[in-house]
Amino acid sequence: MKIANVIVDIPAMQTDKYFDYRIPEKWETAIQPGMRVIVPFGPRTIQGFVAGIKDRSEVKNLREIIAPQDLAPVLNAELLALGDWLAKETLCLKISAYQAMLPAAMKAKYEKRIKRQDGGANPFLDEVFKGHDEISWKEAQQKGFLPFLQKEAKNGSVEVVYEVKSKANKKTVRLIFCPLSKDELEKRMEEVPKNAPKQKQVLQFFLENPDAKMASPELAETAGVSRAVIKTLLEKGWLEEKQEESYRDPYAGRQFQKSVPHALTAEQKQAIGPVLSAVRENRNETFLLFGVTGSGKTEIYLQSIQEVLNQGKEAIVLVPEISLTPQMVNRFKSRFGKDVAVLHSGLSVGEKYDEWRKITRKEAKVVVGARSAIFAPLENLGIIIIDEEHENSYKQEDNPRYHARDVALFRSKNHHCPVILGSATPSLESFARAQKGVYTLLKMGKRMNNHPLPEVSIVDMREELRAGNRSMFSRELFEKLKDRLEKKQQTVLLLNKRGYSSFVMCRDCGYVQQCPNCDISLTYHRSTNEMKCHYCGYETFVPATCPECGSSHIRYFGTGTQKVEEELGRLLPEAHVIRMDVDTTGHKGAHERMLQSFANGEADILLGTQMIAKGLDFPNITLVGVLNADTMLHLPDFRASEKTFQLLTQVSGRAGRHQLEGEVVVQTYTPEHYSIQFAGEQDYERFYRQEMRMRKVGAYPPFYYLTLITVSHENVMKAMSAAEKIAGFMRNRVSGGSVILGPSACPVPRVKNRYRYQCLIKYKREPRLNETLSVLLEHFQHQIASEGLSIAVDVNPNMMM
DNA sequence: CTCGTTTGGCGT
DNA sequence: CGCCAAACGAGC
Repeated sequence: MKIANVIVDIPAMQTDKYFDYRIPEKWETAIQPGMRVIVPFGPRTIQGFVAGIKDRSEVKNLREIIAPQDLAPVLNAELLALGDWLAKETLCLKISAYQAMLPAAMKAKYEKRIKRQDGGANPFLDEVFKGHDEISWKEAQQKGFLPFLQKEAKNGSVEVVYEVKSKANKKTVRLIFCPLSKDELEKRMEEVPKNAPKQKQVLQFFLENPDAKMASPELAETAGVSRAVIKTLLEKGWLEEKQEESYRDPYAGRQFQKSVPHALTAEQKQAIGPVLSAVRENRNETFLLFGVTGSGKTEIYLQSIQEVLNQGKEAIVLVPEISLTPQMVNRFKSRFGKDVAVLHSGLSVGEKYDEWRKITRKEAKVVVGARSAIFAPLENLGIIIIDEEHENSYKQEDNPRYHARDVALFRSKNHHCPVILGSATPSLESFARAQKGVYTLLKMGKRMNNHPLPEVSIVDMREELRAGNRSMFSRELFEKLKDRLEKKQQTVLLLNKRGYSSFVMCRDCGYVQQCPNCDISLTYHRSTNEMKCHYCGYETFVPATCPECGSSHIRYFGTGTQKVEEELGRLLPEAHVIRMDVDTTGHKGAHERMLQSFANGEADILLGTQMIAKGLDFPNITLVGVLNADTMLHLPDFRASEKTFQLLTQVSGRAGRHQLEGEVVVQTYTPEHYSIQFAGEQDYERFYRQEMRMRKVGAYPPFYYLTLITVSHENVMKAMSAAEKIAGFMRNRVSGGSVILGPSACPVPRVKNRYRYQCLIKYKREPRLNETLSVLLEHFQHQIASEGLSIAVDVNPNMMM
């Protein structure tokens, strides 16, 4: 008898363990580890993952697996092990880890229905069921039948049935084909009535193309007949149709011009050499490709992948979500064509599922995608590439709180393959590792066009104010803007919105509208004319008068892109401006269309937030303006300087990438800050040394590791006392070299009406930390379950909010 | 004593 | 997570 170890689809600590189920004999060969199965669980029927199969079990009275949900495992052995590792490393539940590795379409949907079992004997049930023999639980509840039906369930005249559905639905198409042989077809040609020449036309088509198989509208068009003709032939049985699975191809109907490998510059050749040899020798080596903006990192990626494909292996390329632009995708699609699968958040659930299936069927060899693409089920990985390695978005901010870079390193060990981490502004952690020789540093300091990096001018906005310029454009930036307009060259304007947003303030009493559930100001949204909370989604109208003092001098403050656009319209009415932010890129494809029209030269100025800082590569951009460089410097985050430096360097890199040289103007209120100074000089290594000194003094990464524990509860006192107990618990269990800060209130002390306290652990070496944290969670399990306490553990947090 | 509502422990 | 049964308290 075979027994399956099953991880059930219930995200709770108590159920985060293997449950044993008997495998029915008929499924004995069919059910394999990594498959989803449907199992009975208490009174319910739920989904589970088979994690392993064994011959005996300690548990008596085992129940049986109801049915497998897959024909083949959806998680292979490597991914199952990866899931277990993830659960251990990030302290998440196994079920959450497994689900994170699969497309959302595979998550189960549950339905509960009530089934009539009395055979029509009970007249009272007629009213409920109205001729059907089942109704949904929801309907019964809405109509108030539940109390009555629950009574009936006791005597067995009705039964509750649970159903597990897979969200995934494969899209199918009906294809028409001709089942007849050539001879038969010719015979039928004679039988066609004289007044039906169109039918003859179709048969003629199949005579010429006996193996043709196509959708009916398509066939109608090629044969030059109407759909009705085909229908008649189907009825006669001369043609048949069959269902065939099809993929939703998000890039269908688009032409990708075939690109060929470019000749590499001397610098590129030097950088790619070690990568190619690691690929050929199946060496698990991590490269940090440190190349200035415009130095041609992408071509290195493409040619490394080509080598991997030549070896008969596969590749994963991770790209930050916001730079997963059509431009980027095009470069891969045009080099590798149909071998590329693309995974990003713009795809529908079904589209993602289809791309995933393409990978499992080995129809795609190169996977390009955002963070979660690191879980692509490739079985013969030859390289993993992480572009813009320093990007925040590689860390998932909710469970499982994994970093794609860590997953990449883990998988590369399984596959004995190299990893390339590419960036013009590497994270301090990675650069430090390269310095220590853990990673191999590959440096490209020159741009491909041999131009110097653009000249950066830093403008002190306090000076501007003193000189009487109260506009948001400094005199220098304004002059340059006018100059580019005359020369018909393009400008990118960045409005740094991080840590800064539009809010409503009363000019008489200073009242700022706050969210009633969270300790945070509401943000003004012009498009809907509403005030919105970014933490809980609370929405309200903009007050006409101040709720505090009744004054009508209440208006919104803060610089939004809309406001910049208005001012541009006033100062430079002849300029065509494209504005890109969350408000204007709402619908699918809007982002793409806007970039395309900018590329076509339909606008002079591209104005936007962070989303325009990366990946843009247009020849005609010769000016980049940063309107407010320092807003994020004041965020309560030890990485604030690093983030500022990275943003400024990245956006500067948008200028002068091709023939024309570029210029950058950075406006700031703190021009003396080192991250702005070094960004101005485009000197990463000096910034690195300075920032490393700061981190050392502050005992922050990469000198120390961090783990953040966040405690929340509806009640302030409960939250605080639990946080104190947790801090005490941890203090008793960490080694002498480690530091525990807090507990202290979180930077946003209340979210969704829950009070939040945090506790930060800093450590150099704490090999048993994860175990201790598991014990902690277990210890507080009771309070978590019954008192509504919540404890979130974030190992290597990115943000401290 | 009988309702309806809350709570705690369980699931192979 | 969602279930069931036990515990509880209000109303008669």
